[in-house]
Amino acid sequence: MQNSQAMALSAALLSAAGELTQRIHEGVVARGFEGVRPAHGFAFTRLSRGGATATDLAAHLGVTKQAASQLVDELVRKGYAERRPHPDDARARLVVMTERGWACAHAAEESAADAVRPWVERLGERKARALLDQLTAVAPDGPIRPTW
Amino acid sequence: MQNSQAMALSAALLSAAGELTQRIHEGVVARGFEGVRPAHGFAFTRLSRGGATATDLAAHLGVTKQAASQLVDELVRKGYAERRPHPDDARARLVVMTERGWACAHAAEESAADAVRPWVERLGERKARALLDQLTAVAPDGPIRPTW
DNA sequence: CTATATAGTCAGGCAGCTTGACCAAATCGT
DNA sequence: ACGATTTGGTCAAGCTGCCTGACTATATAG
Repeated sequence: MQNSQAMALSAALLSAAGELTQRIHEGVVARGFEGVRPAHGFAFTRLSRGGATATDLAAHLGVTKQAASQLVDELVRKGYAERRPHPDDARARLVVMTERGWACAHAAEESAADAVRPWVERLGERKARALLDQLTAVAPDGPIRPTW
Repeated sequence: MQNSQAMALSAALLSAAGELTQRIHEGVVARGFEGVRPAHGFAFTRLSRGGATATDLAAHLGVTKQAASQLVDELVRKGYAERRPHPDDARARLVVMTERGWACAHAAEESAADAVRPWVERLGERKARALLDQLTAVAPDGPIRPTW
């Protein structure tokens, strides 16, 4: 693969990721969840598996723990999450999603399905799945970097 | 395709885009170009086709013209680009890349190739090309959104 | 030849992140 | 068992990159 193609791949990846994020976000807002940002959605994907600490979130989002803590503040203030004492560690606080948090995460999934649908229609089910498979093969579990 | 898979696709896309951007940037810095950010690289891809106005860049990057103008200031100050009077429009300024700008863009291409190489090795040449084709099919020419 | 649109700049503000310093609880080493 | 180090979290201050709003100068339309 030539240099220019590598560059094209990067650009396509970025453009696709940006557009998808944008559309998902719009869909979430349209479903009545105001005041949320994409970064909150990325936090939900981590919180939805039994909660997480602020430090966990920081690693998952690729930011400092202070930034993650601020983000949790915001989620709590807006009613999407709450802090509980951590069962095993008196220093830590376990952040868990509220009912409203789950509703928002669900809305995000619906919105994501809406955003991806035109892609599936254009590529066909088989190629769309291949795209997903190939992407998950190359980008398994690095931190989500909502900004650069 | 189910909702959760759409979400997985989005997450994989974001993670891949973030990692790739990060690696390309590191490669560019390693080649001796300090003080550049990924957004500058995205600007180069637009400037490299005969130059562009600040407003063109704004549209390409998905930011306001003021932000684009600031970015051009930075590129000029660091020696990567220069402003020239626009041949057809006395209001406008044509931003073109300097010699150093071209060198930096070239370094970015090399770096992109390095960053993509492990993916090609993991997927194989054929699937890697399929990935590129499918991505360019779904995300043709939307604005690059370096931040959200 | 006025009226509107467009390219660019100047000024001010702010959201989201960073670094640095600190406290309290957990873990390690001896 | 106990001091030393690590780890989870907070507070405070500051900065970067972007935004909105207001403005000038040139181009384009009616």
